Amino acid sequence: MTAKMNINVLVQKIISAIQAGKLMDEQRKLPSEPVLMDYYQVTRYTLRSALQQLNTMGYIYQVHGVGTFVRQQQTNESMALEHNGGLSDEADRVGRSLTTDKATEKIIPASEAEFIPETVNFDKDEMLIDVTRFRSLDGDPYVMEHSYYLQSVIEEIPQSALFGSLFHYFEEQKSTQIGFIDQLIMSEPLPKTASDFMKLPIGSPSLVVQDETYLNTGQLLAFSKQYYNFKTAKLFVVKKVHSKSKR
Amino acid sequence: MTAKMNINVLVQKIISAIQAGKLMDEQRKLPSEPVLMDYYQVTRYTLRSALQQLNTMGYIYQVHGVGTFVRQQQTNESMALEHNGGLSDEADRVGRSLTTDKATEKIIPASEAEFIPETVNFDKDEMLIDVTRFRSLDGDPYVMEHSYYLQSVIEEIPQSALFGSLFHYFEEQKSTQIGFIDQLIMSEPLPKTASDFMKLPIGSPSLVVQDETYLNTGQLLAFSKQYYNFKTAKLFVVKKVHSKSKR
DNA sequence: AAGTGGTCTAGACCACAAG
DNA sequence: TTGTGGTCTAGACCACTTA
Repeated sequence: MTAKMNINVLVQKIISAIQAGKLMDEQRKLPSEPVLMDYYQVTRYTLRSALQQLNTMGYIYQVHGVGTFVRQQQTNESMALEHNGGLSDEADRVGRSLTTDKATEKIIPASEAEFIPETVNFDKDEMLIDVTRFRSLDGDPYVMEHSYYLQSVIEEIPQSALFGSLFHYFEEQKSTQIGFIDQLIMSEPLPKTASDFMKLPIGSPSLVVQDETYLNTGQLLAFSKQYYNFKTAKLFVVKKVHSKSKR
Repeated sequence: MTAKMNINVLVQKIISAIQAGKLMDEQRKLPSEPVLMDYYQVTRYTLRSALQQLNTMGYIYQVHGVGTFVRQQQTNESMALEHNGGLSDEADRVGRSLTTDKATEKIIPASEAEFIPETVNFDKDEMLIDVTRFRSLDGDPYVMEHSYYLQSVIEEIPQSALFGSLFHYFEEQKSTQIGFIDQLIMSEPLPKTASDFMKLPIGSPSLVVQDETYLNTGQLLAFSKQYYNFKTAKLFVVKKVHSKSKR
């Protein structure tokens, strides 16, 4: 039996092959597309879909008329913003460990939330699950995460999920598949609760990611604000530039 | 004569149609793919490539088995990190104006640079064009940008480009087509030169984007550090989640 | 001229949601 | 069952780089 081939599997295969050093030559160049198609027994569409994902992830880049190249691995000091999974998955990917030191959970009406999304209007009586988590990376205070989950969408959050990966908890349930997350990145002075946790002076800088998580149905699931330790937190993004054809 | 159709043109056509309100219904739903294929006279590949770009830009989302929907426009308080162009283009897109108030340019050896990329090694004698720009958004101090350009790649930078769009200056020259940009996002206390410009106390928080710009050949063109005004700067990213097929 | 990646066509089957 | 988007195949031609 041959394993079922699809894009996600192919992406993983190529990553493994690259990491094992089996695929690229001394100039970090991969075999040409026809060769890879033959090797993995897929069509060009499937291959290029996989390469596109690897491109987005910052693993490779392609040069028209020349070839496909493996990028130098970016530093593991930073966490990729566009990883595919939760923050703890991304920590794993770069060989680090994210743990939840403390978590609190309570239920409040939307009118009592400290912040709400600017773009989404919902009933002020909507009940929210108010979750705050204090999380460490390799044992060092890393981020305070303050989230509100719509109780109408996710009835309850078990304690076990609070201390593990909330992302996985949602993904495991068929009714709460995450589709996309809007992220607003800014800098603010660190609030007191977070500065206590991080043992930083009040008013220290803080990297803040405010996000809104939507299901694959477009339904808002949650919104949150994450305060990162400015001394250690770095987020990584690769931006691709598509040159215009109309010049 | 019919206009030549391609993905970039199609993307623009769809955006225009959406903004004119001609394409979506009351539920913000677009016509199905077969209908759009017929309407724009393209195949599914071309159509879906365009929809994929719109998805990445945060304009639309697709729901399996249901349809394609237009997203509520995100606030124009923020600048999209993954825009396609320079910062001034992105300002234009959200209806704001980015101007350069002051710019300095000098040539130094790499050994005298205040910072260099962690992942790239180059000769310490490499000559760099050291550019600092103070830029305002709608008249308010917005960002201090400190960049180093490799003189071996871009011989010189005209004063006119310094006060306009450096991005366009590079894109206009065939030998310096930008391919991708690595961006590291963090928070740091504002340095003095920037705090003077922004009229903020020294030590205020600051949103910092450290980036490395590469040509489409993979050659490093420049690296820079941008200090944003924490009171006004917000960066926007949409993260797509691809659910795994291996569950 | 040869080889590379970029775009595009035409068609098929699968997975999911809703009636 | 129908209609939607998601994946995949097979093949073609174009644009770019290098020799």
